[in-house]
Amino acid sequence: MRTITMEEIARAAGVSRSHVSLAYRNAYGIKPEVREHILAVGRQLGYRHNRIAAQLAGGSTGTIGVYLQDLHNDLFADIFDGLRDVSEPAGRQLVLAIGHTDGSRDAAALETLLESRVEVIVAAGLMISDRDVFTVLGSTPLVSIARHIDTADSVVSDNAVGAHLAVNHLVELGHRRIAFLANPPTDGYGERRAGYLATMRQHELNPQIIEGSYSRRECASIIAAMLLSANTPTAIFAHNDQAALGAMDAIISAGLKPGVDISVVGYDNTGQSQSPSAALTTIDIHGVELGRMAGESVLIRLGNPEAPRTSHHVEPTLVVRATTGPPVRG
Amino acid sequence: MRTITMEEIARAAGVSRSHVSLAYRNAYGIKPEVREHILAVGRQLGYRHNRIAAQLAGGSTGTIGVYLQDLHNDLFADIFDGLRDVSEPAGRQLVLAIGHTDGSRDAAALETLLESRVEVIVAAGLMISDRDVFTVLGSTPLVSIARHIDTADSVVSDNAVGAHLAVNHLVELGHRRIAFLANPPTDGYGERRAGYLATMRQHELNPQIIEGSYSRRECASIIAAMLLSANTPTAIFAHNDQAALGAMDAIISAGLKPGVDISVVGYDNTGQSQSPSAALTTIDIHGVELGRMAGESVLIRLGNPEAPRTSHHVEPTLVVRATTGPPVRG
DNA sequence: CGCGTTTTCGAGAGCGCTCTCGAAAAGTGT
DNA sequence: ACACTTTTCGAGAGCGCTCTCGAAAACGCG
Repeated sequence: MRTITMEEIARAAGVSRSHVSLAYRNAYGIKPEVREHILAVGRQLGYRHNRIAAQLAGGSTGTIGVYLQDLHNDLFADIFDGLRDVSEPAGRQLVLAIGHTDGSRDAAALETLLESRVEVIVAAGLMISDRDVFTVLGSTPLVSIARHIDTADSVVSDNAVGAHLAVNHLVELGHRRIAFLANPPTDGYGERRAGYLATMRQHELNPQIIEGSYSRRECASIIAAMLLSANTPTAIFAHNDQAALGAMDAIISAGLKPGVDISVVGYDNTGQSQSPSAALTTIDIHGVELGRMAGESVLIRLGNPEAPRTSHHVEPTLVVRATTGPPVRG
Repeated sequence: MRTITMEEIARAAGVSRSHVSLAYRNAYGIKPEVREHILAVGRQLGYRHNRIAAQLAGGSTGTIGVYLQDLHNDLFADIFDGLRDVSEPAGRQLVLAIGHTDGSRDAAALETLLESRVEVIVAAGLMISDRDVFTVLGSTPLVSIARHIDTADSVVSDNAVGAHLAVNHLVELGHRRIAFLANPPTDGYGERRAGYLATMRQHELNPQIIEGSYSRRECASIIAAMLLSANTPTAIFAHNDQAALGAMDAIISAGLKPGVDISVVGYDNTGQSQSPSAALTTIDIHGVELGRMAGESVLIRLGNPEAPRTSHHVEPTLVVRATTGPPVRG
C-alpha cells in the first residue's frame, strides 16, 4: 500500500504542509476549526503519523529508553508499572530493552536504545560494570534503579539496611547459622552481601556465603546440593525472591517445611512471594514506588539536562510471612 | 554535545558519505580494508549509527512490533523468550508495547507500534475485538499468539483440547462438581470456556461458571466469597494460572488444602505454577514454543508479505502436580 | 479608515541517512 | 596493449517530517 503523507493531506484539505504538521502535533498557531478539518481529512485518507520522520526532523525524539533485566522477575514488572504511571500522563514514549540474566547482552541492549536516539535511559538490573555503563552511554543521561552509579541519577533502596533487617529478624528468632544465598558478583551489587556480613559480625556470628545466581532453578539445585551436606544452616537469607523461591523449591522437594525445618528470607517482595502458597518472609523494596520515582527523575532530567544529579532513597521494610520461624535446634 | 554524522567520518576518512553508509551496514561493494578503516575512524570520533535516520531513508525499518498483555504474567515472558530466540539471530529488532490488563489501551498500544513503523506485529493477549484489531492494523501484517484471528497468521494452542484434558483429569479423579473460573468475556477468548462446557456436558455434569478476571488478587477474593457459600464445587478449573493461583490463595487463606480439600487446575504452565510450593496441576501451552513459532511466522511474513496465511498449532498437555486429588465427598 | 500589533498561514531549508546510477579503477582474455 | 567485464567508488536525489521566517490576514484603537 502506498504510504500517504502530509503533503497529500495538505492538498486534499487545501492547506500547507506545515499546517498539517501543526495540526497533528496539536501545536499552537492554528485555528481549532482548521485543525479539526485537517484531522478529519487525514482520518478519511487513512493517514498515520510517521514518528520516524517526525523524530528525525524534530531533532529530538522525546523518548525514554528503559532497560529491564528480566521479564521473568516480577520486580521488574512492578518497576515498569511505576515508570509507566508517571511517563504516560507526561506523554512520553517508553522504548524497552530486555536483558539476559547473565548480563552478556547489556551493552548491546543499551547500544540499541542509544541508536534509537532515546533521550534518557532508565535502567533496572544492569549487570555490567559502572565503567562499561559509562563508556557506552557517553553523554546520554541515565537514571539507575536500585543501584547507585556515580555518573547517574539514582533511585535506590538501602540494601545494607534491608540485609540488616533480614538478618536481625532471623537472629531474633534464635537463628545462629544463617547462610546468605548470594547473587553473582557484579559491580554495585555487593551491598546486600556486605550488609549481611556486617550484621553477622555485629552479632558475632560466622557468615556463610553460598554463591547463587539470578535463576530460580539454579538456586534450587545449589540449595538441594547444600541440603545433603553436613552442618546445614538453620536459615537462608537470599539475595532476592527468585533465589529464595528456588531455595524453597529445594527445601520442599527435600520433604522439609520452610519456616519450620529451615527458615528462608527473600528480598524484593515480588508478587510471587506475596501469595499464601509461598508466603515468603522478605524485604520489601517497594518496586512500584521505585519505578515511579525513577520516572519522576527522568522527567526532571529531560526538562533540564544540566540539573544537578539526584539520588533518592526508598526505605526497605521487613515483611514477615510464613517462611521464618524459630530454629529446630538452637 | 554536537551530534556527529556520517559526513564528518567521510571527510576524516577521506571517502564519500555513501561509503561510510555501506561500511556501517556492512553491505556488499566495499573493500574490507576500507571498511575497517572507516569503522575505526568512526569509533575514534565517537560516532553512533542513527537508526532513526537510517529507517527513514531506507524506506523500511525491518522492525518487529511485539504486543504483550501483561508483564506480571510469566506466560508472556516465556513467549518473549521464544520470540527473541528466533528474532535475534535473524538480526531483527523487537519493539515492545505492553498492554493494561483491562485491555483499555490495546488500540493505543498497537497505534504506537504502527507509528514507529514496525513492519509486522506479533501480539499475545490482545483483548480488543477482531474487528477493532483489523481496523487499527489496516494492512500491517499480524501474527497472533494463542488466539485465532481470521485476518492474521496465528500460532495457537487448541484451548478446547486443553480444557477437555483438564476436566477429564478431574472427572477421572472422581469429581462431579467442577467449576470454571472464567476469564472476562472478550472476543476470541471463549474457547476454554466452551471446551469446559462441552466436556462437562459430555460427562453429563452440571457446569458452574464463576466469572473471574486476569488479576490474581481479584480471583482470590472472588473465590474467597464463593468458599463461604453453600454447595461449593469440589474442584476449580481456572482459565489461567494467575487465576488458579488466586484461587489457591483464597483456599489456603481459608485454611483448606488444595489438592486435598479442593482441587485446582490452572492453564498455561507458567513458571509460577511449576514451583514445588505452588505445585499447580495445569495445562501446558508451551509458551516458549509458541513464541518461537510466532517468530518464525513473522520472519516468513517479512520475507514475503503475500505468502498465504498460516495457522500453527501447539498441542496442549496436562501436567499433573499436587493441587489435584480425589474429592473429599463423592 | 489608517496604523501598529497579533495571529494565521506558506515556502523552503534541512534532519542524517540510503540508494540509484554513472564514472573510475581494477581485473581478464587475446 | 586493447576492448571488455567486474568491482569499487562518489555525486545527488530524496525519505516524511519539523521549524524558521517572512508574508498575509485579522484585530484593536484613536
